[in-house]
Amino acid sequence: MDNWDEIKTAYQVARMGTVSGAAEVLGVHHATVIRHVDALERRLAVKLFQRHARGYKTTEAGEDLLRVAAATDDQFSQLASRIKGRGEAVSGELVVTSLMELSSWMTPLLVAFQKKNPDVTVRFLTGERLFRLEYGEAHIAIRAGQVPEQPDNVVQPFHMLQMGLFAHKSYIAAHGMPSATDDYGNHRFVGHDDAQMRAPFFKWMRDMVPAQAISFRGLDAGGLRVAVREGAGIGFIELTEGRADPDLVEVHPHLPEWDSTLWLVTHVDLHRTPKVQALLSFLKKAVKKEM
Amino acid sequence: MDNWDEIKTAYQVARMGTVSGAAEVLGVHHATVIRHVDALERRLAVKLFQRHARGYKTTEAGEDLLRVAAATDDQFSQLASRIKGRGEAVSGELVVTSLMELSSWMTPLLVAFQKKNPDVTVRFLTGERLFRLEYGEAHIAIRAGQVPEQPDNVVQPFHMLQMGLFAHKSYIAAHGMPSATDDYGNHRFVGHDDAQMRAPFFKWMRDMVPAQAISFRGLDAGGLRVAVREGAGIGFIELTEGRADPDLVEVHPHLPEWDSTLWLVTHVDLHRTPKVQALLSFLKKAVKKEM
DNA sequence: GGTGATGTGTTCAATAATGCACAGGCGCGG
DNA sequence: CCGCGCCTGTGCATTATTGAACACATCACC
Repeated sequence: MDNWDEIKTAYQVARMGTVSGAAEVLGVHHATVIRHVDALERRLAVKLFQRHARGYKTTEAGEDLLRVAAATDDQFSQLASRIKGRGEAVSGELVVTSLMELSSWMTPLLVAFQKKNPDVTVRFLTGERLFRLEYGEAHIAIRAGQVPEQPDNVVQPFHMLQMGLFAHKSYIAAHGMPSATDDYGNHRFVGHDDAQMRAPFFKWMRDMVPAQAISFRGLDAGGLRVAVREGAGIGFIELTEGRADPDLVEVHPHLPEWDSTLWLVTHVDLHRTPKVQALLSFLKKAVKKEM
Repeated sequence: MDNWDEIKTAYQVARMGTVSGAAEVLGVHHATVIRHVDALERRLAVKLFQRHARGYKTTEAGEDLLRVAAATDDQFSQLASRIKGRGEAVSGELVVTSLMELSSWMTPLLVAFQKKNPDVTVRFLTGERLFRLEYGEAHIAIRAGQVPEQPDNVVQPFHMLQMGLFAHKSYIAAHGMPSATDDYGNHRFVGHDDAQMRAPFFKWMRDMVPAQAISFRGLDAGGLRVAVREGAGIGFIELTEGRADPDLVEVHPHLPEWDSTLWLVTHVDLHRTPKVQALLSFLKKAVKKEM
């Protein structure tokens, strides 16, 4: 039973009772309708209609087809309205991925979005491997660093993530402020365990601080931040966050080279959907307000 | 949601996961598949798939379409096998129509056919008006007299309905045998009340028998036969039936002009269906055996 | 890192589907 | 009884759909 369009045509003939009426409903020439019905009957080897000059009348087989096709027509129009409806509504799953390091920073934003759009289920995927947009693993990815230039991806600048070098005042009370960069060897630092980390501020730290001075290391950005707050040593914390916290002391003036740009990346196919657009605009607005 | 074929195409893409796979299943070129999907997505204004060099992956809308279309595919293939199956099976309704006058003669045949094919429901329509084949009111019509020459109708000779002029022996005992045709005025006849009746033997009776001699008249052929049997008068009864009955006396030698031919008439569109063919061959065989 | 297999996507020629015009049948109303 | 409207049905020109060929991307495997 290939050629569903012929079934659709035959359905309208059965419904209307005339070829001309069906042709008008379908928006085609009545000759086309006749040919469709003829072809369908020839393939099924069964007469669906009894022809006479005043119209077509269904046989039993035609009645059967009428019932099935009517149900199908209904199903399809429901499907169409569901799909189009979904196009406009912000609901269903919304999958966001980012490097694990950004997790603590992204999560509050996503929670706020979810609260504002209760119909969406936000899935925030972070992990060792990069979740890839081109496989449909996520709707939106937050990437850091250089402009990702994959084809099929829509990239927008999201936020300038500015970091500052902070220490808890309890640490300063115990070890004092580093006098200068070359004094760093005498201090304790909180840093990332993975030397491959390409984040510019970690790179800076690896360059400026002797390895043995980085006495607390971890793989989770959130964990490192907590470590700094607990007085484990000097480490990077987001600039605005650190300056807002009276218990944190800015150890070194902010350097532009610490900054890394965050990019919002979406797949072309999903970029225009309202759901994705909703999150994108929400995130951009939230970030603008924050600054 | 017009263009059901595009849905069918998209369904196969969703099922297979690749355009090429879907194209192979559908037996078309993969370019066609791409065009169908593109057209469908453009009309729905929704991406059904995420494109990738290694294949297509369904979005949520695509998943929805997959579910609905899978159900449809199932429905359609069931419909096809039902229709094809019905084409071969002798079942369902079988509508036969004839003049009311033939009712008593046809009924035993139809009952026998129904017993032989328990799956069919025989509807035997007789009435004042002619039930017409071209409107699908009946599958088979039994017509008497001259060859019906309507277009779109398949006509086959069915049976030579031979009538004889009989009287019950109780009538003969009371009134004696008519000596000759001109003695008919002194006898009592059983005839049809409707002077328009075109059956040749009724015509002959109207010509040969004075009107006042036809003292028992009715509209129902079966009733008239019973009247003859009850000794109401001389009347026409089917030749073989009358001769087989020892209580009936043949009053006049059989005349060929009394005979009327019965025709089996079917509509072209239904003539080749096994169900119709089954009844046709059954009727013809039954009539041949009877003679 | 290179190579073959697999799959997407686009162009242009071939083909099949469509629309148009016209013929013919049927029924209705004057 | 005849004309008129509505419907089916068919040959022909046109249009749109399809298929073949090619370019390119990706992945698995060596």
